[in-house]
Amino acid sequence: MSAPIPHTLSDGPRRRRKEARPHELLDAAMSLFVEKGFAATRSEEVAARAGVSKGTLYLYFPSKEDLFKAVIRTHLTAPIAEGQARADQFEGPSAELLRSLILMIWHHVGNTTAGGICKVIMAEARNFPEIAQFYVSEVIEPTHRLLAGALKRGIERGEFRAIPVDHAVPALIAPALLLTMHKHSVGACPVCHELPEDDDAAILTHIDLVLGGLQLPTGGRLSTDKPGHGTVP
Amino acid sequence: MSAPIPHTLSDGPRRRRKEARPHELLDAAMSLFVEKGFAATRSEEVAARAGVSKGTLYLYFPSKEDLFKAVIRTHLTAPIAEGQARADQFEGPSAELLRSLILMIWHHVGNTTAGGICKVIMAEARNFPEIAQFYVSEVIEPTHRLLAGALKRGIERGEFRAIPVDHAVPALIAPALLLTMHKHSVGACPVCHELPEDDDAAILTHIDLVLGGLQLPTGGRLSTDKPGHGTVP
Amino acid sequence: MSAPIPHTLSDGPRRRRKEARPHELLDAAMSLFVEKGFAATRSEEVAARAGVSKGTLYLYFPSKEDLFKAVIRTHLTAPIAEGQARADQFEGPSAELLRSLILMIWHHVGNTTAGGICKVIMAEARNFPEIAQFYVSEVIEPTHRLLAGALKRGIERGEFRAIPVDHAVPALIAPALLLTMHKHSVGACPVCHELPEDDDAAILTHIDLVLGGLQLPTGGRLSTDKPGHGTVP
Amino acid sequence: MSAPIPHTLSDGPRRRRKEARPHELLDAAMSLFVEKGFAATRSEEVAARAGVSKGTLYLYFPSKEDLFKAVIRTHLTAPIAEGQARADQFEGPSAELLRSLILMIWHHVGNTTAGGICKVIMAEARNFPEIAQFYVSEVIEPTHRLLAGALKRGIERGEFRAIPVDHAVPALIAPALLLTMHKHSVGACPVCHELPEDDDAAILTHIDLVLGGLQLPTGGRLSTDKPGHGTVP
DNA sequence: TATGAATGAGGCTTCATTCAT
DNA sequence: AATGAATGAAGCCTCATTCAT
Repeated sequence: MSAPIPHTLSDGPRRRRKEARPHELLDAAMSLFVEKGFAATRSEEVAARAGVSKGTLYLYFPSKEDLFKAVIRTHLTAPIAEGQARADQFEGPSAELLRSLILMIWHHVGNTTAGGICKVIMAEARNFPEIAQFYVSEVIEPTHRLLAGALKRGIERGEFRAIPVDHAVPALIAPALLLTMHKHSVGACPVCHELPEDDDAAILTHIDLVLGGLQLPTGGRLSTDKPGHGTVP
Repeated sequence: MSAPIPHTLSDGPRRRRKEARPHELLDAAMSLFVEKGFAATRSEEVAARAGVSKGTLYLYFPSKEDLFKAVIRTHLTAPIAEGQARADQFEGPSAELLRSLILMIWHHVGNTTAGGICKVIMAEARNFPEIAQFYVSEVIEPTHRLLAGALKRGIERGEFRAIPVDHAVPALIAPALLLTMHKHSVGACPVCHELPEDDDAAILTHIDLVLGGLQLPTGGRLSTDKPGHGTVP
Repeated sequence: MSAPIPHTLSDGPRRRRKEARPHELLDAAMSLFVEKGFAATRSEEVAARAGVSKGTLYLYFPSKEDLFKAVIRTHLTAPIAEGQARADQFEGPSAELLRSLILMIWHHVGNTTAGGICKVIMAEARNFPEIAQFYVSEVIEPTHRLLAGALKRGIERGEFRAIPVDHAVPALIAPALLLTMHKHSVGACPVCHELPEDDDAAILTHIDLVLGGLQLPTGGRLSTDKPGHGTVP
Repeated sequence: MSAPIPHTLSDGPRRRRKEARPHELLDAAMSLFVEKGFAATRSEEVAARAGVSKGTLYLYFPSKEDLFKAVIRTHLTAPIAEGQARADQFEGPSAELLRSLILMIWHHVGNTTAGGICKVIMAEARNFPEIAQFYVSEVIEPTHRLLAGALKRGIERGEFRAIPVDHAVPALIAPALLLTMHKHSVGACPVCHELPEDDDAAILTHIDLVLGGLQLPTGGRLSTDKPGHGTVP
């Protein structure tokens, strides 16, 4: 392993190290922000957890706020953009599209450390308007567009009832959001001994519920026949 | 009259002021904590909003943490205790009891500034273990006892299905909790232009939903006022 | 003595109370200053220990410094003045006079709570020049005059050797001073388990020592470098 | 050699500075504590006298109390330990050992700024129990062991009378202690114009006095027949 | 590029003193 | 004369950020 520094003038591992720096810092920052909140996380801690010194952190990010923005971009904006790309070229039924989008959000964000960022935003949005602004335009609005697009698609294609799209979108993600935040606050607090829940099952149930609610009223069904778990992919 | 009233009872405005102070401070503290979070609220701000000086705050509360605990006790513990009292002497059907309890919590806490305290706790529990501990024993546990009691009552009287009580309680308050927190974070953020929702309607819907889920499976109904969901298996 | 306050409009106990106030405050102040030092003693504590309110303290003493000065005057200046008076009309041998003066100082000051004031002065003289100034002129100088006078008397009457008076005086009180301060600092510290000493015996020993050193060199020697203190009486 | 010396050894002036800092701070702290007392010294003053900013102080010492402990360790514990080492390998007569120990304490502590620490401790022991505890175990007890050891040695070798060691030790240092404290309080107070004493001579006299008191009562006298010292309890 | 020593504004808390009652 | 609520200046300590090496 770790071949001795390659010859010529490539500095192999060192270079790999160098290129990995920002990522290591972003990971350290994210986990700390989620654990302790944005304001309560000391920048030195971030550096320490990334294995570098305080000064190095400022070599890559001009300020703590910028670091946070970078965390948001890396861990939230990217997955959403990918979801958008996938949606743009999706060809199956809209219900299938929506289900896969929500599941993707849940698995790539909600059920991840990155999901804790939502908690942080919720807690400190009012104290850091610039970050909030950034979050709204980088996360909330794209997500809204993504889901609203899928909804519209279904309505236009006659697959969904003609519900008011903007009202429906929040309902689509609310359950995952609540679950996510809960996992990173009271759920992570050692003194709170609450019963562990089966998060994935709960999410699937919710998905089936809302998807059912979107069905055309033909046949008088609203939800799935069994409640869900059964036929969930 | 004759005997000069000892300078104890009614010193005029001065005394009236003195008695009002703690309340004014608690109100100022609550609104600021909800707006900015606990750590981010400076004690001097609390004093200023209450119309007194920094030092006066410490005349009534020995520390910022104690101030927060007092806020919790005043605005959360009290309503819950009252709910418990009401529950203890309630005589009607358990579904009615549960509905009234949840509505009381919603109207006296969730839909109030006090509800924002939940957000604060969620955001900072991990940074202030003592407060978290206090919150758990003063708010979470009593609330759990209150709702679990109503559930058990229903089950023992044959009104509800024999569900696992401890698992069901969280589901009973989750919707109100989410809505509450949302109102005090992103929902209160000026830069976030989300569509306003009809909170009360949403809560009522949720209540009916969970109450329906508690019904005995006789007849296959799920007790919705409207019909509709009726045929959900 | 002290004819009972004339009748007529005297209101008995209440008046006695009023007149006792300053004394109660001075006692409370002295004990607290000795226990905790001047700067570290809160004026409210003094009032509380005297059984009155903070405001009342300022009715009698315009500031904490003035309170301290009053303590000094009451508990140190007075005994010294009385000693001076006694010295002025003393008629026996000077050694007897000196012994009685030192013993008086020891019993009325050194071995008393008031003795702790020396510790306080020593500790805080540099921080409160005005108090130090006051102490020097009210305590140190009168004491010096008192003892120097007795020394001079002995020398003039041919009872003592013609030693440099100003140098000898400090030696006369040093032992008592050290013992006094010790009792109120490390000796009063719960964590310091030193063996209890017999203070009075030590003082008597010291007195005899120095008095011996003052004797005329008839026969015996006088505390020269080498030999001895031999014939100290 | 080849490998570029890691930036650890000698970073030029910067590093030299870094290594000197703690010492500069300890010196500044000691002189200020002695001048004004522990509580009355502001940490910012210490930093300023050391030529650094407030924050820098806390880079080296976690709190003012810890700073004080470090001062004690540096300036008092060390000399005493050295004295102990010297005593352990001393081979001459015990009187000589004792004299040299006391002189060492006097010259390295008593007659030094460090001696003022005793005054500070005496003044504030009751307000800072943790520091007092530390001082007792780091200074008082080692000193006691040091001198008691020398005394025992003399007794066991038949050089000294069999006096109660633990009682005699305080007497050995008392004179130096008093002188030391005096120099740093009233003696340092500009308003107190007391005659300057020849401290060194006084100490030598005291040493001879107590050493004399320890001699076996054979033939010549050093101490008094009557009062005290002879039969020091 | 990387380091970590240095800074200084800022937040919590204390307490001597004032003053309306 | 007595009270005690109110004030605000200070002091300890933290931490984001800078910069010489």
